[in-house]
Amino acid sequence: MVQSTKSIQHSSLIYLPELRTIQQLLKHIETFYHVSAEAQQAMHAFLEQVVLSKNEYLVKEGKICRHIYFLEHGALRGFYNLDGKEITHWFAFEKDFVTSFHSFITHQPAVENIQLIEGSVLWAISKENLNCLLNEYHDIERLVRIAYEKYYIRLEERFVNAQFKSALERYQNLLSQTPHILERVPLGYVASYLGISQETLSRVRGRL
Amino acid sequence: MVQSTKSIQHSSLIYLPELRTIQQLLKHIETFYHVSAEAQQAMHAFLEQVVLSKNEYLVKEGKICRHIYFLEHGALRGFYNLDGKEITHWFAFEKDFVTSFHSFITHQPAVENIQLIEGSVLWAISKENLNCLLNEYHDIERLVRIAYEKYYIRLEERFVNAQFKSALERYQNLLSQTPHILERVPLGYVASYLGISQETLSRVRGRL
DNA sequence: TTCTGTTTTTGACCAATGTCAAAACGTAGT
DNA sequence: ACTACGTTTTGACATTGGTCAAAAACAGAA
Repeated sequence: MVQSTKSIQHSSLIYLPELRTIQQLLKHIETFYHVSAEAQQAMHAFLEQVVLSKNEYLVKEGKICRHIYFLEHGALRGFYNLDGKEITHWFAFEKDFVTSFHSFITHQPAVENIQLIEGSVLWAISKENLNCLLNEYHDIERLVRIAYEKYYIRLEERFVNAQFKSALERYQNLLSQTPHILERVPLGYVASYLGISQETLSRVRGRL
Repeated sequence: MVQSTKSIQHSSLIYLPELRTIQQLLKHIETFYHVSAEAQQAMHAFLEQVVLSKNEYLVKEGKICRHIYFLEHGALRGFYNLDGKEITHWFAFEKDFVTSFHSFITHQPAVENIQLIEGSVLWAISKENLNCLLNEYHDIERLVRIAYEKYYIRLEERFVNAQFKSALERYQNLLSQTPHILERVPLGYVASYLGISQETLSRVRGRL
């Protein structure tokens, strides 16, 4: 098994071999593409459980992100620093795949941080091991391709929202599309996520 | 090279078998992944040339977009209508892959239009035929997967720009990253693309 | 050239949102 | 219940960018 403590550089990673069960992950991917039992086995062999607690970091800016993660339960945020302010640009919850994408793909240092909003359980696979799977199993390559399609469409929607909608519209969108965010994330982070100031968010909420 | 007869109607696709040469496409994809000669042959067999002239539409909102296109030369824009205004949200130029992505993937009617900014030559492949290729050739599946990664990263950058940068910063970004847009696209479209009004764009340009 | 239609710029004004500072609120710990 | 801390709201003001209308610049056709 790979020693991922090195790449993540946190003393607080906890491995719980006795709890290893990737059923939720397998069940989730089954909802968008069926991979062979053999490929599932292979995935299983490469996945490592990662447990972190609130406020810890999964990825730190400046470091190369060498893993992709499946979030079994918990909540994360991705943020980067822009003239002294933290800009939160995404959240992740149960059943999301998570990584610092640009860094993971290009091997460049990450420009963003990924931090735990709640204590979380994740499954990690390294880039090298993922590449093994992609080489060996056409159906895993397809699974990834289809996953990318979903994530691309999600990002496209957020882009249009960001560029062309008012603060009020963005908030209403959030309310109707992803209300769970409001229940689990401090408003300061939500404001940043919506691309507005916390004060404006507060006022928008006030007049509904 | 290409005629522009009066017989071209706004929705007409013109096929010119005698001009079929997908060398540029093959050369382009070679820059990010090598596919076998056999797979190249298969792609070749499925591609159809499409020639359209300025202001014609490649995709119209409300219709399902069933093809993905490679733009050999020319320029396109994607736009949708929002309370009476046309919002241009992307441009495509030589060597870009183009489709109404959400529609193509989900088989829903397109919400956007794709219109020609210049007379263009494209290569089209239908969703069914692409699926044949994806089933038959693991290396084409990989090619697509890698292409998605590039496009995802590109969109991520645009998203961050859109959500968190000022009009001036966005324009300066455009100048340094994609100056060719300014040389080939009317400023009205560019303003929309940057998410600002044409007047603001004009003023921003004025004070540089 | 002149005419005509389109694109771009300019000006006056206004609405939306940001900034800074202070107050109010909530919650955990004692 | 009280304190201390972090989060959220409120108020006053500044700034950005949008809107509308008109003027100027530009391009193509006659």
